[in-house]
Formats: sequence, C-alpha cells, structure tokens
Amino acid sequence: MSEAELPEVTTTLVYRLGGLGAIASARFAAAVEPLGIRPKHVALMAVLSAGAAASQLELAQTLGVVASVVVGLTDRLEALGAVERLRDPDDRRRHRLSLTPAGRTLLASCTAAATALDAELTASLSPAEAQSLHRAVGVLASETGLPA
Amino acid sequence: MSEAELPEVTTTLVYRLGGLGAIASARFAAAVEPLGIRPKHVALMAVLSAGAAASQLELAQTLGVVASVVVGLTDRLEALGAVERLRDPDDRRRHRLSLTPAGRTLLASCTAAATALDAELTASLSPAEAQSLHRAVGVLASETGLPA
DNA sequence: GGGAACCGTTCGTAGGGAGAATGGTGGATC
DNA sequence: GATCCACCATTCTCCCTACGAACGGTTCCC
Repeated sequence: MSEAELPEVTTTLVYRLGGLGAIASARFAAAVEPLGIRPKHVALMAVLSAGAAASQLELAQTLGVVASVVVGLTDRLEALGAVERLRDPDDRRRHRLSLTPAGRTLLASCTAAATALDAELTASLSPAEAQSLHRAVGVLASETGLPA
Repeated sequence: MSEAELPEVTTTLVYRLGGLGAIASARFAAAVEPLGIRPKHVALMAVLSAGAAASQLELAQTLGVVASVVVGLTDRLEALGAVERLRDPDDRRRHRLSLTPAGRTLLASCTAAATALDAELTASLSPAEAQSLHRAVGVLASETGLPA
C-alpha cells in the first residue's frame, strides 16, 4: 500500500463532512435552544409542514428514529402548543399530527435562525462558491434520502 | 414575519450539513469498524500524524473533547499497537504519544476507506461539481477550526 | 523545602436513543 | 357475529457516550 500517494484522511470529503456536520448541528442546536426545542423537533415540524407524514410511525421512519423517540418529541411540541395530537377518525389507532399556527410561527423562527447561520457560515465564500456548495449539498441530501 | 418569503428550513445549509454530516459519520464509522476503531480514533491518529499535538491534553483541545476521553481512545489504540505512550523526558507529567509503523498502516487503511467513500458519495456529481464542493468544504473546515 | 499548579487517570453521573413489553384498536377468518 | 391476529402509540428498561469532579504523581515558583 503506497501511503504517500493518498491524501490525508482529514482532507477527504466524508471526514470533513462528518466534522462540519457536527459543528453545524451544534450551532443550529444553540440557535433554537432559546426556543425550547432541539434540531429533532425542527425536523419533525418540517416533515409535518411538508405533509410528508401524518402518523407518528411514518414520522419515525421519515426521521430515521424509533417510534418511542417520536413520542417524546411530540410531547414536547404539544406542550409548547406547536402541534396537535388528533385521533385519526378513519383509524383510531393512529394519531394524526398537525401543525398549529403557533407551530408554523415557531418553525418560521427556526428557518430564520438557520438562514442567518447560513449567511454567517458562507461569509468567507464567494457568492458563486456558496451557490455551487448549496447546489451540491442539495444533490447529496436528496441522494442520501434526507427528510426533504 | 413574512413566512412565505423564507425558504424551507430543510433546504438551508446548516440543516442539510447537519443531516449529511450524520450520514457521513455513520458511513465512515461503519467503514472503519472492521478495523476495530471508530472515527474519533482516526481523528486522534490524524492529529498525531500531522504533528499537531503530542501531549494528551493538547490532543483533547485539538479534538474538542475532554481529557478523560483521550485516555480511552489512547488505551484502545495502544492495545492495537497503533500508538505508543512515552513519558516526556522533559516533563514527566506528560505522555508523548507517537504513531507506530502499525499505526501509520492503520491510518492509511482508514484514508483508503474514506477515499472510497468519497468516490461513492460524489458519484452523482459532475467532476466540476465534486471539485468545487471539495474546495468549499475545505474552506469551511479550516474556517471552523476543524482538526486539519 | 513547601505550596500551588499542572498532567493523566479513574470514578460517578446525566442525556439520548434503541429495544422489549403493555394497552388499545382494526381487520380477517370462520 | 365472535375470536384471533396485526398494528399503532406509549411506557419502561437498558446501553452507550461524553462530561465533570476527585485522586495520585510531577513540576515550577517562591
């Protein structure tokens, strides 16, 4: 194995994306923490807003977590008045979750915070670079099946 | 607050980077798991290889973890024969860590695995897109003070 | 030479998520 | 139409990871 020909592991995309993602998550978490929620709550609301899922089990699959986690997330959001748990009249086993107006406002605040972080993050990039980065990340996100 | 003008939170860079980073970390972890280590071990070896730190406390700061974590990581790597703990003769309180030849080989294997993942990840991107993505991520990585 | 500061290690602890067990509901089968 | 099986949400328990504090050993400063 010719080691000299390989680049440093720290310069690879997966490695840097891993570290960069951790930093991004931490910053986003810090940004939404004053709102009383964490990134997972935002993800749940985003899925709801997009109409990508309604029952908690669907939510769990979309978010890539176990059903019991969704319970806790929903508990929190319900306590904040951001989502409503309604028994599905067609199937009373399911809970049909829906965003309340307060939830939409909350989600909008999170979006605003994220947008501000974006600007801060890409400050050292040229507009063209930021644009291409955004595009490439979008491709990778859809490719890896991230909740859209 | 005019919500309609804002993009979806899921399309923001911080949000996608967070999710993408988690996936990248998971894939990288799965790739190095057969080698008996996890991403943090790779990071430690990379810092050592770059000569960016020698004492465990410096390692901790560079890696962004607590000193007690470095103990566990070093224990594992020492058991694998990848690093050596040597008392610093100048200051016998410190441990001067150094990569062994086996450690360099192990690190090279990790780099190879990461490179393979990179190719897999950027398969759906054009060479030009992949290039610009790599560049932009590099800028962000150095900007956010990621272990180089 | 004695006390304060530092380094590495160990121990205890808290937070997050996974998985199994429980209660309630719907559908199929006979 | 009654019974059994499958499904959804919830709760409970366990594990894993990282943090923070406490503890020996060592060095530096006065």
